[in-house]
Amino acid sequence: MAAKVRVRFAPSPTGYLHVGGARTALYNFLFARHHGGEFILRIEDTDLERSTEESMRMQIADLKWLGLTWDEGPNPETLKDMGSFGPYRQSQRKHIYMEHAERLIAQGKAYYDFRTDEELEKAKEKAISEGKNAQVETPVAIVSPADAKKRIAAGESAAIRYRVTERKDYVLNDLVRGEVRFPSDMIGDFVCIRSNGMPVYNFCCVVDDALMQITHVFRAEEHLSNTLRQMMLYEAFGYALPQFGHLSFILGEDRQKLSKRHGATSCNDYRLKGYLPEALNNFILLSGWSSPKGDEIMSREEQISQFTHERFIASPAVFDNVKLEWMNSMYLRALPHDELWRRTEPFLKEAGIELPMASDPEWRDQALGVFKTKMQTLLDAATWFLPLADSKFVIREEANEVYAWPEASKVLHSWKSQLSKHNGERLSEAEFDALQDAVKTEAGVKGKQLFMPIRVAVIGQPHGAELKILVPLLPKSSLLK
RNA sequence: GUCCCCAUCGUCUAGAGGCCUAGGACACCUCCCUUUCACGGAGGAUACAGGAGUUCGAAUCUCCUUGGGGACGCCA
Repeated sequence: MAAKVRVRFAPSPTGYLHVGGARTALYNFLFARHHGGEFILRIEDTDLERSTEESMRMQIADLKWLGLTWDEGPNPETLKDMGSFGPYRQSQRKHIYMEHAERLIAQGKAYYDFRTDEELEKAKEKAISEGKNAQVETPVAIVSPADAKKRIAAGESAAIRYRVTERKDYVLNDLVRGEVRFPSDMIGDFVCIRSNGMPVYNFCCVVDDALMQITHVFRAEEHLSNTLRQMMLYEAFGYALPQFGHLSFILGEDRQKLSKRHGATSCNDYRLKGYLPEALNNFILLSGWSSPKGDEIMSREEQISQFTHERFIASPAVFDNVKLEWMNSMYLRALPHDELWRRTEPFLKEAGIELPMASDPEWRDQALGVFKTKMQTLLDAATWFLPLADSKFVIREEANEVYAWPEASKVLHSWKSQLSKHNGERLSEAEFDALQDAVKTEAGVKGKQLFMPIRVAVIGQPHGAELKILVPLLPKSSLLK
């Protein structure tokens, strides 16, 4: 029987979760759930300069928002480790990496490197000028481990570098790309442990994946060439290689890697713009993977049951905000009204829109019934609910044209007088119909000339939902401005 | 520069040699519904990067070219 599937998502905490990272997390999560395996969250915070505790919290919050849950790693609430393969933060695993590095040194597979950046840079330039690859060569005389320790004790610092000696092709059977062949002379000696004692990505990634018994590694394509170094390390340690799958990139419209220049790129950006996590989830699922059944809108259950690595797409995907908007509107509409209201409310509040009548569930139900097909994002709710907020009423620019119609003043005059005859706080749909008929007769105006001025009087703009639906949603006092 | 990856409508994609006069989705256009805006319904336009091969037959296999991306960090 095959070993239980164990996959991980290993972000470096340097800001909000990027949509590309979110997709990697989603794929790993779905793969684990599909196979009844485990999904592990590991924090790759070995870059002391850029990693922050705050970023880690942000990333965890974003993963939670997306509804991705992990079985091992920092507890989403307490941040304390869950699972028995911890610690799950690389900054807390230094001793493990050091022990591994020393193992390599003892075997002569790695060495202490006292060379300075300047020296290495010089050597690199020389290599290039000689038409050779710009890679770090093994020094002519390697400092013996014993001497190195003395020098370090005396205050010098050294990196630990892996010594590439094998001259052969490494063959990777990538789950996304098929067979990929790396000639070992592609790379020079590479750093495992920095001179400050922190390990580098390629090193801790191997140690952790092996020790955490990771079976499958799905990660972005940028790591494809890194895999050669990692394969060398797996070999050196005698650890079994996991299965790798290198995912294509998500690009911006200009076909460049998605970055800040492209506007929204983090999950948090999309949350703030009023996108539902379900929609963002579903959308990123489909850029880089396709359903074997050709489905587009998929529930989490369907995603899990259909998710296999055969459906990964090797070519990069351009992020299409327009399609995301469509998907978001589909999810918006599918939400039960009380849930939709719960999610809409904060956005209305943020926009300063107060709706006294919203305390009435029936009112909310009616209003959402009208507006939900017009909203693309929760943020849009503000535009639609705005005319219903008494204090925010404004006559829009485009409405002036309607008011300038010769019939408009007749209609409005009649509307006002008919309205004053009506008793009660609100008009029902039937009452409005009757009232509109009366205006029609009194003013002698019909069609567009009739209802557009009324609409402007009611919501401040010539276009919008049907009046007979809109009017019952408003108190009589605000039907005429 | 060296090495690696990628290449089907504007975009996401289906397609694993004949089922392809290339299918779906978003967007776009037209019409229908509608006293506006939307929703909904019915249609439409639009793609195999180029060139050589292999084959009776190629979007699918091979090679080359071109284009895009990545790695070559004591970033991840």
